[in-house]
Amino acid sequence: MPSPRRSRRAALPIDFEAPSVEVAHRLIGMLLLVDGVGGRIVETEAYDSTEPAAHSFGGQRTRNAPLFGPPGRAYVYRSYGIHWCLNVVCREAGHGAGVLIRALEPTHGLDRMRARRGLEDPRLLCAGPGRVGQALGVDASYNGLALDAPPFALLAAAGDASPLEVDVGPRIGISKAIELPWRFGEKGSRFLSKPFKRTQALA
DNA sequence: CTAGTGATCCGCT
DNA sequence: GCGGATCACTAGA
Repeated sequence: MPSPRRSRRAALPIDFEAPSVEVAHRLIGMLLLVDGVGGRIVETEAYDSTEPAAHSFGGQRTRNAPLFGPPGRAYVYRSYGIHWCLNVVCREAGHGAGVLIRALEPTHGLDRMRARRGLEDPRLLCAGPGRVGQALGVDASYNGLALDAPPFALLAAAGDASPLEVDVGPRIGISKAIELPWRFGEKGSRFLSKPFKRTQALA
């Protein structure tokens, strides 16, 4: 069936009404850009309001309001008073689920990212959620913006010849629900925030 | 490679 | 007050 072009937006390459765990898995390998700067998503984590590590656990508040809004949009929060971290809102409005973008393989706008990060090493530009936020220039003003419209762009990986292998493991830096294996990463990537212990799953 | 520590905001207890 | 969905840096194995 032909897809009518009814707006300037590129269609989102994922169904963000799916559970955040599924979205987190499927985001691996996709291209994320902010004003043309970014790269390939190599690490994500899923969060859901049914589980106490999520910012949406305990209901809607001013700070987490975007998590309860329309799916496919950005939720940006301040971490440890220092960093800005980017999430993708998932699932039906009101549920409060999201996927934290933890690491990118830098492919677009390396110069801008190096300037913002004050680093040369491409492996350290986007290896961690705070680093991603800084490299892409994301802050609170990006809260609630759609990911399929400028300044954001989210595109399916080009040339999917080889099947993508995805590692799974426990989430990083949390103290609750640490047993849930809701962290996903591209197997063998050199751009992860931390290595995975055991391998599993595929795409 | 892993482990420990300080920096620094904001919302909640 | 307290404590994070973190990072950069240091020391030591």
